[in-house]
Order: sequence, then C-alpha cells, then structure tokens
Amino acid sequence: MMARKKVKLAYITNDGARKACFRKRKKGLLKKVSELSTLCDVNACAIIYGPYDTEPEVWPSPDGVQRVLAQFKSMPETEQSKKMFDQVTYLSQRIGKAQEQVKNQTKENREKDVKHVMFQSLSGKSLQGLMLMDLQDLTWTIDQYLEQVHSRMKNFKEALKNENQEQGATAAADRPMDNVTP
Amino acid sequence: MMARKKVKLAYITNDGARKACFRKRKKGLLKKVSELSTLCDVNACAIIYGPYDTEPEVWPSPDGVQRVLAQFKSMPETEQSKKMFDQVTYLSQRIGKAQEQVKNQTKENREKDVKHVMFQSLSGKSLQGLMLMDLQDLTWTIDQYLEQVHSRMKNFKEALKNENQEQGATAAADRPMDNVTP
DNA sequence: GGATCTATCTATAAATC
DNA sequence: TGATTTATAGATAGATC
Repeated sequence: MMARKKVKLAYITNDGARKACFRKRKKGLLKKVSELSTLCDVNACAIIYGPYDTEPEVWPSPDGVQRVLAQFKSMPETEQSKKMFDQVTYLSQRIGKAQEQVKNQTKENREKDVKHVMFQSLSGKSLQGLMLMDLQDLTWTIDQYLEQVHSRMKNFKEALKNENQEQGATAAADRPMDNVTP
Repeated sequence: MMARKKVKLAYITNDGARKACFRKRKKGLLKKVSELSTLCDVNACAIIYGPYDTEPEVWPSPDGVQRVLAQFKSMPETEQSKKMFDQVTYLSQRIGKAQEQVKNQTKENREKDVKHVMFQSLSGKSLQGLMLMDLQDLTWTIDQYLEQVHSRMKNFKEALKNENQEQGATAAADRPMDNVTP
C-alpha cells in the first residue's frame, strides 16, 4: 500500500503523516465498500469515525444510510388463508412455536453480536466502522423456500389422491381426520 | 480495481464471477481495515457476513462470530408431533404465515440493530459496526424446518393408509372435520 | 468451485505546490 | 496544512489448474 517507498506496517509516529495517511486510506476504504456494493449487489453502508474528523464519514451518504433503513420497512407481505381444519391448529401452533424459537434465537444472537462489536469499539480511544447488510438475499431465500414448500404440498396432494383412488375411498385429503392430542 | 481488463463498475451478472469478486474484495477490504487500524491507531473491527461464505469473515478476532454460529447450530429441536392430519392447503398457509413472522421479526431485528448502531455513531464520539445478514444460517434453519414438514407428511400418509385399510371406504364419513377459524 | 498466477489497474507514499 | 502530482507498491480480473 505504498508508493515511492515500501512502508512497514506499523503505527505512524509522525502526526502529520499519520493524519494524511488516515485521510487517504479512509477515502480508499469507502471507495472499496462502494465498489463491493455495486459489483456484487451487496446492500452496504459504511461509517468511519476517526480521531481526526469532527464528524463521521459515511457512505453512500447520510441520506443513503437512511435509505438503507427505509428499505427494511418496505418488504413484501405474504397473502392469506382460506379454509382450515381442526387438527391442523395443533400443528400450526407447533410450527408457530418452532418459528418463535428461531426468531428469539436470531434476535438474541444478533443482539449479542452487536454488543460485542460495540464493546470493542468503545474500549478503544477511537473507532471506525462499517456496516453492510443484505436484504435481497433474505427475500430471495424466503421466496425460494416458499416455492419448495408449495411444490411439496402439491406433490403430496397428488400422491394422496392417487392412493385413495386405488383404494376406492373418497379422497381422504378432502375429509376429516382423527383428533390429535396436543 | 482491475487487472487484465478495466472492469466497469456495475453489477456482475455472472454468478461465479460475482462470487469470486466478492471473495477477493472482501479479503482486500478486511486487509485495508486492518492496515488503517495499525498505521493510524484506529480501533476498528469488521465483520462481513456475506451470502457466499459459510462463515463470516472477521477482523481482528474470529471469536465473536464463531460464537454466533455455534449458538445457531445448537438450536433446540422441536418436539416430534404424534399423529396429525391436515388439510394440505391449510398447512401450507400456516407455513406461509410462520415464514412471514420470521421475515417480519428479522426485519424488525435488523432495523433495531441498525438504528442502535446509527444512534451510537451519531451521538457518541466513537462507534463502529458492521453487519451482514448471514444467509447460511437462515438456510440452515429452513432446511431443518423443511425436514420436519417432510417427516410429518410421511407420518400422515402412513396413518391414512392404515386407517383406510382398517376401516374401509366409508370410515371417514363418521369423522367429520370441524372448521376452524384461524 | 477454489487456489494460484500474472498482467494490469488502482491506491497511495513522498514530493511538490 | 491541504491539494496535486508522480512513481511505485498493492489489489485484482481473467486465465489456468
């Protein structure tokens, strides 16, 4: 990362030189983040708070950072239900519980992670940071997942239908089922 | 930021190339952060949770993130349901809802995290945070979940088969299904 | 799909303004 | 000091294994 001379990677004792270096590299870093974001479609933003500036340097812009936040609020909603049957309530509750656990775990982990990061940064004299996040991927994954589920449901339904036809019964899938003990 | 050819700064559509690019640049970015920190005595840390890697890239220490992954993998299993029967459509809807919840929760968590980080940075003298959604973890969770669903379907199928064999075609008629209001 | 290898492009240390 | 210039170290796109 030098020119004219190969600089050894160590604290720059000269105040002026250090500050100059910081300015240049901060700029370079922000550029890199911006490039990564563009090239790989990673929704990112960065904040660099150095000991030399009075206010933090951000990318893409103060507003851009807000825009990142805004994106979170505008995510697609899923549709809704039609008919349902008794036994299923139990299952749905199960599912709900499982998801709840996942939810809580995720939240907890995230909180811990952030605290860790915060602690690290606050324990030093200065600090600098960068924040990246990706929404698109989450959305995509969920969509993929839903597709899979629907596909499986469909297959299952077909299979059931065939099965019942073979046995001469009215389609079980269309009919009631046994009670379930939760 | 190229070699061999001057790449235009735009989204890389080729999946492989984009991934490769991400890997390289992520590495470069982390190195830059590390250098800035050393040269200018800036207390910095970085976490990159990218959609392409199985584990997050961190600097300076991998401990923080590894802990998160460890926690994720030791997530509690949901209990096995016994017998259950369902109306396939209903189940699929419930799943959709559950997923929606997860989505919303995630969104909310993210929002909170980001706000927290932002607030800290804007109000304090120091602050720094970097955060990227980890797709792998979400995928893992979803896979676990899908497995459960699949297993339940299988059980249901088995149960139905037995039922039809034992009771014949008319059996289902005496076990009406209750409608349920979601 | 990742690791390695260049040829090139980019970032930047030092000089200069 | 900060901006500009310049020569060189470093990053990396594309190729290859």
